Amino acid sequence: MRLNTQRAKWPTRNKAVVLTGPTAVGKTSLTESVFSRGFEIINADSVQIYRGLDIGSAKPSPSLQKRIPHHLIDIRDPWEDYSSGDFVSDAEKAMDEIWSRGNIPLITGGTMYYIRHLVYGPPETPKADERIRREVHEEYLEKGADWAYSYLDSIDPVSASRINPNDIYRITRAIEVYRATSRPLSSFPLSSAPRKDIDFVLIALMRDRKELDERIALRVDEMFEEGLYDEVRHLMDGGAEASWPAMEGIGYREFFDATESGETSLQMIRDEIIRSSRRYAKRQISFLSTMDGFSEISPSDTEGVISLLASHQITVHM
RNA sequence: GCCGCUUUAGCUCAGUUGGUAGAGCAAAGGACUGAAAAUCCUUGUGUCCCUGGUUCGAUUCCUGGAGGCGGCA
Repeated sequence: MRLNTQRAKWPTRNKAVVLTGPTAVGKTSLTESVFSRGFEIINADSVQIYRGLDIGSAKPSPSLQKRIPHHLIDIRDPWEDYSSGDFVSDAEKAMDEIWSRGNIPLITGGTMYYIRHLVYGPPETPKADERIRREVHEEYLEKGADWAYSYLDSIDPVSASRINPNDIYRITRAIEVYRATSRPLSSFPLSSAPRKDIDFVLIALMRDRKELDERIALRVDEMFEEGLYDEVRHLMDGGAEASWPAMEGIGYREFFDATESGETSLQMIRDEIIRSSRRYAKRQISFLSTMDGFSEISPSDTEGVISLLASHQITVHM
């Protein structure tokens, strides 16, 4: 609160760098080669949030974490919930702290939904209420998807027209918002441009798809070499279940799927992880393309990154 | 060597009582209002193994051949 007031009094807006891009594009190695003193990293990756998921989530190495302070890594246990709203408030808090030290926040990660809400400003919709969510879900199980969709259509026709009748995930969320607030989800305004209170440098790292696919396969193999199997074993021995939020992560859920279907060949699991990662990368690229204000840069173009930073009066000490 | 089954989309397979074909998975593209590494949408021309025959017309029936699987030797 106090920091926000102080910030508003300063003549220039606080700066923050956002570095994103699809999985395996090379965000971490660019970070390592360009950023050092004066920056603190805020993680924007929905799996690196979790303790105990290190190899499969491609968490930054201990040495990098030692060299540059990191925030929002290892802040939840794998069975705990986390959401884009949590991320935005946590990230805002971390940014205030970083600015108060005279440093610049470097927000980096591939969870586009988190990044969108941070950069565009979060919607005012309420956090999921566990009780209402379960209630709506049970009602859906009992009465079916057709009921859920026509019920949504009766309370919030605008959302119903935007949501596909098969997208039960969004249908139940829209119903849940109505139950919690007595307002249709579509009545909550949605920002369509980056917020103005922060001077963001928006960097989107991009590569040729073929090259990216190759890097993904290589990285998955590296994960196995680094002990992904043991990491998952350890989580499972510790009681991890497929239903835990963290176990949705690519590189983890494939092991649960395999045990469930009786297919236990590591080769098959590896191939599946590669496929999931490639599909994920595609969705990330697609999401990224809907966000304005990002400069697309090749990960090898460190000069380009540096001059983009310079155009915002940010200098890096290499 | 003989007998049976089989050969259709990148993969697994449906199907056409003869009028040139369709699902799942994969792939490609897209959406995204506090679960987002989630959830959802759109997109299917392929010598229907080859050859000859019957037929107005064959991927579908018949002859011969080739590959695969199984059984008997």
